[in-house]
Amino acid sequence: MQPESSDQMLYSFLSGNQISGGGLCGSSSSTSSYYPLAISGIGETMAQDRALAALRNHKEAERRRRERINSHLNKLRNVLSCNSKTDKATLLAKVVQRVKELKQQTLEISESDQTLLPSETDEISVLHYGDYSNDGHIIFKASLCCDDRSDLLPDLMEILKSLHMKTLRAEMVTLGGRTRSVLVVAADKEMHGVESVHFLQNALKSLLERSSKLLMERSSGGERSKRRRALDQIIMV
Amino acid sequence: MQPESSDQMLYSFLSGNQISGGGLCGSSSSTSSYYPLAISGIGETMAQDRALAALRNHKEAERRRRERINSHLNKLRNVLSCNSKTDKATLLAKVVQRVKELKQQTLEISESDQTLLPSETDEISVLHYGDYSNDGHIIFKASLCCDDRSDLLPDLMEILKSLHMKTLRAEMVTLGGRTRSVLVVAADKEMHGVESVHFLQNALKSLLERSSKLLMERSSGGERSKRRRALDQIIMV
DNA sequence: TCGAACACGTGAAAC
DNA sequence: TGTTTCACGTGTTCG
Repeated sequence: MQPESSDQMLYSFLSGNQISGGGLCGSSSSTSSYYPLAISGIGETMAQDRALAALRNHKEAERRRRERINSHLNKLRNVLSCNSKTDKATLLAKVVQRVKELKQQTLEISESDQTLLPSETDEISVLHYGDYSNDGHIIFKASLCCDDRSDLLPDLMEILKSLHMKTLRAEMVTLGGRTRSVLVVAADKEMHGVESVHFLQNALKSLLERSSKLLMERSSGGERSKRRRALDQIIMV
Repeated sequence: MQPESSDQMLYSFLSGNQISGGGLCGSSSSTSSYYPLAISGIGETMAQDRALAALRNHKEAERRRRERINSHLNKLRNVLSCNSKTDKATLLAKVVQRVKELKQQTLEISESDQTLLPSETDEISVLHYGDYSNDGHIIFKASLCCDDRSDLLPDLMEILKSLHMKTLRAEMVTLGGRTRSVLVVAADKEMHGVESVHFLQNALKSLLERSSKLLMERSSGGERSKRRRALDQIIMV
């Protein structure tokens, strides 16, 4: 039932007889723990019993510790959908990689969410995003943040058409009477170089100026359009 | 320089002398590996040397393995910004929890992204989202997916105004000539009950039908507006 | 036979 | 004090 008890008795005797250094199986390099060495006597059994019990407690505690660690390792194998026979080291390496990936991912997403929400100040940015050299296109990412108005998106489209740019992707978020649009546009290389970034920037600036003009007209006593009034309903959450 | 070599010689002798069971310090429960037991002779040193070399290789390999594992554990301590004295077990438990959290988080985000992207089929959904009982408002989340047209958002605002609903938050994504709008709107409780969900649904339906009508008019030879043509530039990435 | 990976029991140190 | 955690060297198994 307890195959290790006899071995431990045996080991205990060995340890008492000072065989194999400090009592450790192999290496040791220990200095202390020279046992009292009561070779035979009545007190010996008591001391041996105490030591034996301590040793067994220690052994079982260590076993429980190993079980705890391995249990968590198995959980990690599950969440990473790893084979149950993947190395501990390999598994941990994958875990490190996965955690880093997930952290980076959520960081990027939260950042992109932040940039997508409208801010309180007017903003224009046009970035050179990349080239599709094979089909002769330059990609820009344009971002525009300003007061909301109903004709903003159509005006934006007109601008892009006049510049012979194609809209690959468009997102618009409206919040609290403000709006932010992010557009990914492709410009024809035969028509534009990278410097056409400035064309787009100037066009967006004129768009902002037009918005300001409209707002001033409206605020100077002119009747506000139904659309504008509808947009006024947008309030902060 | 090699403090363990003497111990290993010692152990080797012990093992050769069959002390402590199968050669393991404690437990064993082994069956095989009863060594040839050439107590003394010329062949003994060769066998001992071989065994010694094997044992040393084994020991060093095991040390390298431990170093690999602990190295990865330390990396995990860094990415989790844990104290360097956190338990292996506790650390691994935290890692499991963190990975699960991050997976859930990215899942939720990607799901919300999915619902935000336009689909190929027209869709309307209005959900009762919650109540702000203290200020007498019911919150709805309305989602609309259809072909893109420039007057969609203003029309939407008109509908909400006619229903005396306030837009708390509006998002619109346009992609490939399709658009999806998600609106969070607040309805006055004194004016509407929860059943006003149907008002909103019907209004959105009429919006969709109006879009279809416009499209049919356009496709039946009528001149397409500049805006519509501008929107045609939106292509899939 | 050899190497890689694991569980085990131990000594030592921290608290 | 005893309890807990770690590193170590070992025996064992698998490819």
